[in-house]
Amino acid sequence: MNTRDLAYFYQLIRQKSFSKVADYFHVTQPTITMALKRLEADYGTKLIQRDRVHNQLTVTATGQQLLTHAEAILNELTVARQEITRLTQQQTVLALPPIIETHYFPQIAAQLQAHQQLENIRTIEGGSVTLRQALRNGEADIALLGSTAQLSYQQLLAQEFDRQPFTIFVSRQHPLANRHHIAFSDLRHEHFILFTDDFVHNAAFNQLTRRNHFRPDVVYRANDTHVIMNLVAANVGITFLTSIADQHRNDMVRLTLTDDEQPEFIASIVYRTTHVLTPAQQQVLAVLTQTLGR
Amino acid sequence: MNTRDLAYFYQLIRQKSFSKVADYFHVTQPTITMALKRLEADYGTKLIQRDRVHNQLTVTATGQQLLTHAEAILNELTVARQEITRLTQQQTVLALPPIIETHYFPQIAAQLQAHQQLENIRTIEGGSVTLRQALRNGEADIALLGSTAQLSYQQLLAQEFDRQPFTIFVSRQHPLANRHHIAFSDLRHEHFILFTDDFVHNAAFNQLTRRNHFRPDVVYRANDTHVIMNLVAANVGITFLTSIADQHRNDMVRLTLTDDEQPEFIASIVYRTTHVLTPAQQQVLAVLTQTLGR
DNA sequence: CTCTATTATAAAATATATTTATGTAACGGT
DNA sequence: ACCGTTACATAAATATATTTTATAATAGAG
Repeated sequence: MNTRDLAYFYQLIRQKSFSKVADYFHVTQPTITMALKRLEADYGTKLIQRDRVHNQLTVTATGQQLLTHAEAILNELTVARQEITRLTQQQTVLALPPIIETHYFPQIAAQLQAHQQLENIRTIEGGSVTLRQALRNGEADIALLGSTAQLSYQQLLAQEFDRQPFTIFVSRQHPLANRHHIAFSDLRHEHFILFTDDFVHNAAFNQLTRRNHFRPDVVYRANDTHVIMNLVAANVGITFLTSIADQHRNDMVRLTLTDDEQPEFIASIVYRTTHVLTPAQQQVLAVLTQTLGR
Repeated sequence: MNTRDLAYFYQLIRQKSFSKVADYFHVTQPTITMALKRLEADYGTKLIQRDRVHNQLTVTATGQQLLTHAEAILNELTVARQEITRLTQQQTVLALPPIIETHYFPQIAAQLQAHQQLENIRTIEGGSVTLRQALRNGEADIALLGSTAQLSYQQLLAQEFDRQPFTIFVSRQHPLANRHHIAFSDLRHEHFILFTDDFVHNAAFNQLTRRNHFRPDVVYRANDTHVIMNLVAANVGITFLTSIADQHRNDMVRLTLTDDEQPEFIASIVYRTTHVLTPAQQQVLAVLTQTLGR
């Protein structure tokens, strides 16, 4: 069976129009009709109900079933292609959230350079959710991800290398600036500057607000640590970050949380179970585990 | 891309011979050569190293990488075909280990009959490992599986419905027959009749022998509860089963284990996350959860 | 009732895969 | 060293599959 037919089928269900799918793939319309006919004949079942009365395409039960497998297959194909391209180009794509990049990457980079591996590394940045997706669909080979619970996903292998508490940063002008410790519940009436939704910080933060029964006043969300830090320094609000985000600035103060059961920032090395690591990638992984490892 | 090429490629790596693979698929040998050439051209890399000096085929790094995806894709295809066939035939294949079948199936069957669903059910039997595999490769739609830990597998959704302790069965003639309770360590010198390796009982049993530091004397292994029970009744040895295996025979006695941390037999309803359930299968699942559910 | 948008069908054209026939390389036996 | 055998590669011919072109069918909008 030709996987092109599955691609046509997948798009047909997404776009619900034979002619649009034909345009999408730069083929003529009967091609799509024929592809669907082939699939239907092959599986001996109607996959799509052509309802010309209401000008709508509905997916039958068997069509629905085939769709889930078509998606899986098409994903495998794109991942395979990307992996092989990178293998032949001797490239490793490392996915890092900005906080991890700022804190851990300098050490990693030094070690990688010592092993002549730095030139084969390309990094991509983003929140944990985006990066996990990038890892899964083959855009990245190895990821360093933050999480609040031990990572365990289908198809992904995670290896924890660090754990950090979350802390509060306030401006030196802030009333709390002379405290060293604080309970999260005492922050009930503060303004918060936080990361955008994609980051694990929010999972941890939401956990704490839920546990302390308050709705936080989030005044701004950014996806860059420096932006957040600058806003905090300007006393626009306070923020909630890991202690590794500490930039040792003298216009800011870090407060330790005194809460009993605190969420932790767990940093892990993650890669696909199906991914066959090249010697170079194995070396990168070894450098990562040695540099970061416990 | 044609998935046939992936099938050729997969078999080529398994059989390490172009001509054997050609025979296997009832095609001529150049077909396999060409298929591999297509894949290599498509991915722009050598996938298999033809070493005619040592008459061996070795898989390159990129070949290895493609292989993992080829396997996944071929599996998706067979699962899709089986699922769709069963969907069109309105059939549901239920996988059950014999212990679960004997104990729970009568109730389930009665309920299924009441919902006119029994005629659409086909059951397959086997040990938990075999059945989990059958579920994963699409031979079964829904499984009732025993396990010692909460089931959690890639692609499979498990829903626990019962927990039972493991117990010891001895013949009425056996010296221990008048006891009601016993510590596992006191069984150090007994002869055991057990299930074959495929069953969860062995995982639990091994856990207990390891914890009590002894190598059990296993005199016979069978994969049928009745065979085991008859051997126990004949005092050939004692056995280790769940209490639900109790056949209320008067030539046998059940002993409860007094150990502190005992493994438990956890019975779960399991199905593929990718599987789209038909109304009929949903009904079967509903009957199962209602009949068995907690 | 006609025009337009959308899908289906049939035949022709094109692309792709397989077979047949043959070549090449390496090995083992004599 | 020569010959037969095994195993894979190559090229041309053939078979099969897919796509296009041209056109029909169907239904909705105006």
